[in-house]
Amino acid sequence: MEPLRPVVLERLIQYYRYLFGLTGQRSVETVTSAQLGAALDIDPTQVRKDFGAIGLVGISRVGYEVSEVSRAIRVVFGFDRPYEAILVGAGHLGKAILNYPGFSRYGLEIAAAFDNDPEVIGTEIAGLRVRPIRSLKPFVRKHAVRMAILTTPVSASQALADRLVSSGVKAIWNFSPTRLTAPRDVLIRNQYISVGLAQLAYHLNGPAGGSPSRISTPEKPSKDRSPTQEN
Amino acid sequence: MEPLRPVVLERLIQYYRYLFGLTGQRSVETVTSAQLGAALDIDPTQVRKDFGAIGLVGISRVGYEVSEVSRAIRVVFGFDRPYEAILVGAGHLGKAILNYPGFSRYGLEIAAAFDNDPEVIGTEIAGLRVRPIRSLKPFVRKHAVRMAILTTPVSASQALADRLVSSGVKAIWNFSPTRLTAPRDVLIRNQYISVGLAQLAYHLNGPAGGSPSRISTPEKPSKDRSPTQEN
DNA sequence: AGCCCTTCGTGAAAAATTTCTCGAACCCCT
DNA sequence: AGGGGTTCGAGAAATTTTTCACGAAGGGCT
Repeated sequence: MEPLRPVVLERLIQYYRYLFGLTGQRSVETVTSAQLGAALDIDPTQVRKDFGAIGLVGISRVGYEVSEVSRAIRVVFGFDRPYEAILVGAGHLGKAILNYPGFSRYGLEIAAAFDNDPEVIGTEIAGLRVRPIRSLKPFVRKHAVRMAILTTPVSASQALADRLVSSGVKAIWNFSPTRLTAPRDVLIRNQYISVGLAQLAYHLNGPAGGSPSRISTPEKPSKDRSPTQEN
Repeated sequence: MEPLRPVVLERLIQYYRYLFGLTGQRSVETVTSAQLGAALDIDPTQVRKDFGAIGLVGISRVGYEVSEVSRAIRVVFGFDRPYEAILVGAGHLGKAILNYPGFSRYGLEIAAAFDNDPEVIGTEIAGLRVRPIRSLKPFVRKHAVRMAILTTPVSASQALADRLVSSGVKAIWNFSPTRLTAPRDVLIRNQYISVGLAQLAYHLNGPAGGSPSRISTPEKPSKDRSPTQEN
């Protein structure tokens, strides 16, 4: 099966998130493409095609089995094989991410947090003791960590990214508002939230003012709770 | 001029962010579409079309004037006419957002923060005293606030969104991992960051493993510094 | 057991987006 | 002042993504 296009991945995550709300209420064991489409504002045909693309087959007059859809999506993304990641930069945002409880649904487990501020090193955040940057490489090597979450100031990002790469990390989720560069075999995902802000601003203050509404992060979706979270 | 499509808005923000890095170094007064394209991995033709769409004209053998491009983008989004927003939910993420210093580039000014936790109310975050939810409506009315940033637990999001709407807010930047509903004239921007995580996971753990790399928030982009930020 | 009505699966059509090709503009250099 | 090489601007082509239209499958009801 050829790799799924980003657009498809994005929709799959939307479906996945929507299903969370369903599994809560037992007795709901199936969903129809029409139901998903109406809830997420996606054409039902599109839903069926996406499902078909990951090998899901529905039942004619019934729809798709919730548990099966959920499982299929988990498999596609590899959420069923939990992976460890480390977080670099225990500032405000880093703290917020460490405290976000919803990542397990995406197979992510944050194994350690690093920072270079002596004031912060040694403190405990969300049950994790913050380690000095110095110990980053040994840790990554020892635990064979492949993913890193970067929540550092722009000024330090690239240098730390390089360091992560040389330590063996293969994927970086970058939250600092800078475009990072890395070798081809390392995946960088720049998480620029200002895109969302800009879209709101455009509709609110821009030229013509109001036009279509309801926009979602093409790229950025998730799930959870407790004063302040992510997704 | 008909409204710009979301894809275009997204690229414009990418250009805007890229230009930040340029204005630092004086002597750089122009950019070419080729330069922008190479840096952001966007086809040069696309860059020119986007610029043309917002009325920018380049100079033949030179390119575009950095300051003019920047100004044009600010005008399109309305960043040149600062607007006030309030933040609801002063948890970890809310705190991180309040401390993020880069929003002014996008015209955003956070005027107040609200929470319903007695422990938090009254404390000061990033120079802002946290107010009780009770005072939300009066504040919005009095200051004619049109935008709200929602960083509350999923369980409270919809109720608060409704409250914001009834108070007169016209745009909600939702960080809780739930799809919110609101009247048609209210814009909701769901900021789901898990999309980014999922894309990384897919390339890392998914089916075929490695394929193309370097992905950015469609949705989603921004700029800044200090241990922990956003964009 | 048979009919009806939903819902899937698909191929074709439509729309949107990106990429290609080129002519024209025009700064720089000699 | 003229030649050259670079960069824009635009129309056309290619590609991707979304939407439409329908046949087929298969529960549920009488």
